Amino acid sequence: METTREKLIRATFDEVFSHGYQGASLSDILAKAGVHKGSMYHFFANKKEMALAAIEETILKKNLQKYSYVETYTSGLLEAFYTQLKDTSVRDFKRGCPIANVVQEMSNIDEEFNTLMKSIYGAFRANIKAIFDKAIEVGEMKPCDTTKLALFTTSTIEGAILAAKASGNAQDYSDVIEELIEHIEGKR
Amino acid sequence: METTREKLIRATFDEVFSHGYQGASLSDILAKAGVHKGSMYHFFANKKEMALAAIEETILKKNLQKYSYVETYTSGLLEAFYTQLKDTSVRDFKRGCPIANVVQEMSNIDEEFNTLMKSIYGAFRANIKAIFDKAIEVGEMKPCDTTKLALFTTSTIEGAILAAKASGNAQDYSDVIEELIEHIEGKR
DNA sequence: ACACCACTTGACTAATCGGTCAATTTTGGT
DNA sequence: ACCAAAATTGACCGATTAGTCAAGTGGTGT
Repeated sequence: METTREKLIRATFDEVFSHGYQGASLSDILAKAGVHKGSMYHFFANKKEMALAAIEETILKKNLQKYSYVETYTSGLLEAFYTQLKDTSVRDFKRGCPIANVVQEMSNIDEEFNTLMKSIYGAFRANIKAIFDKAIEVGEMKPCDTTKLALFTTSTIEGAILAAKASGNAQDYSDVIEELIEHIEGKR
Repeated sequence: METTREKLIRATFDEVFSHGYQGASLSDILAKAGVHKGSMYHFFANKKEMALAAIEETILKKNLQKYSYVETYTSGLLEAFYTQLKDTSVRDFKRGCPIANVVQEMSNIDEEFNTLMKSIYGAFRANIKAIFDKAIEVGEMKPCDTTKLALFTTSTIEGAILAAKASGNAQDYSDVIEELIEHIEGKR
């Protein structure tokens, strides 16, 4: 059974993902979670702390399962990565990328959000870098500046999601990813 | 002299760029513009219409001067484009990209914003495509799918700005742009 | 001089915002 | 069974939000 705190985390993440942090209404979150206001303030100091917790915990949990395959794979690592990239079923092009959304909304507004998003986005880059490092290690790729390549890759992915959100056309995402993969393939 | 309407447009764009549309306070905008509330409602039906006007007019004006060089250039077009891309002095990495910010905040929330941003982002892509088309025309580049290349380029640029905003490090932008230019150079 | 109209002023409203808190119920340990 | 702590309830608060409007100002054309 889902605890009250879990209900709040889930509802908060969803509302923030949909309407942004500033646009997320506390009463809407509470209604969605089916939790009363006073009860919420028992678990969290305020709206901001609840949102920070929701973002951190949700994304942390998601990333844990998302990049776990890197450890076990010994061959075909890049192909597995490409397959993952091309999989549009995990994407929500209407709402975009939860990380990018919060970065753009809050990084320049609030120091705590800035710190959190810096850490999350940094972890994203580190995860991608780990894939390239491993690919080089197992001989799937020529040695190169994987930090830079990971930065380029994450940037292009985020840009691709944004493009699809702007146009309302998921194909735009796929087109960018296709070209990105070509670029990475050039490093083999 | 700046008209009242111009003052409002300028203040609104700046506030929306800084705090997002939802986070932009009408009273703050009015204070910054030095205009009274009733006066504002003489020119605009409501906050939303003012914001839409501010975004459209400001970005339209900016883009007009930004890509005017494409018409006149006959050689070294790609180099000129690269120089423009590398120029970080026109960027505001704290606040990010005004287009991307609004797309991410509003595209999935409001239909009018969605329509406007679709048009603005589309124009951005068209501008970049025009550069590649011209480059091919004057023989600086091999023929290729310029629609796709423009989509890739704009996506990567937006992603690069986001990366720099997330990390607080302008160098991240430059690194991505460097790799992007390498990629385009591969098409020569 | 008068009238007209664009524009400005600033007080006002209703609704919503995030947040507080005392009273109450539920739960777990002994 | 009893107690204390944890959790829940819901009314209430001040501040802020976007938006309204009647009254007034100032310039322009006749």
